[in-house]
Amino acid sequence: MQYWLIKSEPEAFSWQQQVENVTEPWTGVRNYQARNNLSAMRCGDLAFFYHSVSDREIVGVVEIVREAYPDPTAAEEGAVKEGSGKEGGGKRRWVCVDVRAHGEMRKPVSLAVIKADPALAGMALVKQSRLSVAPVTHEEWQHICALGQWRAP
DNA sequence: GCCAACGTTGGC
DNA sequence: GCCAACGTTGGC
Repeated sequence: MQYWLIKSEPEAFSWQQQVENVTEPWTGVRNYQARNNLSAMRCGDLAFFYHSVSDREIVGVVEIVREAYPDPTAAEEGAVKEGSGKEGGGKRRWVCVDVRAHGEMRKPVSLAVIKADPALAGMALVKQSRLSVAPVTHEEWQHICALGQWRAP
């Protein structure tokens, strides 16, 4: 059982949409480190849902319900690239997972609070601000759940 | 809107 | 294989 954090710009895909859609394929990750994190996710793992850019806060929790499979939104890009004759055999294998809305923070936990908290200042979210799929330690998870007054559904 | 940090690309 | 140029992300 592992904990994670996934980011989304609310203008592109928000927590509200996640809640309405219930289950959502988490596509569009085009960074190798983030891709590796996606691949390491297992069914039943939990992830914080973070709103980047405009909100900058953790708003909810999702559960991984399907492990890594080829990202359908990457297939087209790959085809175009191969068609152009540049790429040597589909080297770019991007993946996605399916996530299900699990519950909402009663109190969103902001980046400012996270950065100001010595117990959380070492988070990948802080140290690698551009990493869109990041691991979260057990301690960090518990701490943020407390700050967000998280109640398991 | 600006800028720093980071990742990718292409010339050499 | 190095490095400059460029593009993107995301905090402020």
